Amino acid sequence: MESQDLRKAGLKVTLPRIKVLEILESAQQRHMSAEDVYKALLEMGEEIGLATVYRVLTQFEGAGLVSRLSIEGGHAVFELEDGSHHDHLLCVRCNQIEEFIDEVIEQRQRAIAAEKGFQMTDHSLYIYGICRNCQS
Amino acid sequence: MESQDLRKAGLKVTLPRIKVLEILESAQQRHMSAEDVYKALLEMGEEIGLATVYRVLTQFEGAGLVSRLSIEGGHAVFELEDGSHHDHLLCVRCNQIEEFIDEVIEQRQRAIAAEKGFQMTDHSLYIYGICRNCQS
DNA sequence: AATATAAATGAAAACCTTTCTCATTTACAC
DNA sequence: GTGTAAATGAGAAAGGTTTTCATTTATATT
Repeated sequence: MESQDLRKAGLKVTLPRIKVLEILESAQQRHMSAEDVYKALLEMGEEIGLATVYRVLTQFEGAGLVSRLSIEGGHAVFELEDGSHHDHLLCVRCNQIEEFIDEVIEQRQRAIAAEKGFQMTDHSLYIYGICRNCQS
Repeated sequence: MESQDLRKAGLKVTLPRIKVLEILESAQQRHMSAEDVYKALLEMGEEIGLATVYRVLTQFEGAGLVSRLSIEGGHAVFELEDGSHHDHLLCVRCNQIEEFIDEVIEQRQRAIAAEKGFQMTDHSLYIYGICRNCQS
């Protein structure tokens, strides 16, 4: 029942929003660009404009329903927010994305922010590399 | 004697390259976007095209003279390469950038990449927050 | 159930940073 | 000095994202 999530987020329940949420929840890939979502909608037979996809994703981000990753190379990808913070490993060959959490790193980051007098609001850590499959 | 640095890097010694290097070395801000460099050149009375600034910065990056930081929000900033790897703390209010190194984090990153079967090529860590000055 | 109103949408244009094209100029090797 | 490959400038193009504005839609109100 996606409508509930939308309502809870203070967003009107509209077809584009329902469909985008559906895509994100049922997609085989957890990380999708706006373009990916747009194409998935088309395949689903929904004629929703790309501008609307961008708007909806941005609103979802504001509402805490998704997070935006600003990958190197310009375009952003989105993932459903599940409450668990994590960082990312990106394959520079196949663009596959893996997630990881490391409490030691988290802790060190907090310590560094404190040390420098920063009130930390966020952080982003990307490890770039060649994944197992692409090393052959 | 910037010409030496350029020659060593295998780059022809041209006015745009000398001037861009001069800007980077003498700038009050260590982190500059292509646009920043371009404007500084104009103020200096040098009529160097923006496209050239981009080209020169990209070549400098290739030559190891500067590093490119891909800050969230689209545009890149460059810093003179001094051989020391480091990560960055960014103030979300005033955009000031501080640098830090943490060997524990570096180590954990290597360990995580290895664990996931990734051959690490690079990594980027940004801590976002409000700096001491902006907290008042 | 009908209506009013503010919000959401679609399509296309605008934006912004960065890259490319191509004719012209320049640095450097000979 | 001269030739040649490389570098430059100006503007066009690219690519992802946002904005504009007229039209449609969801929801609160009668």
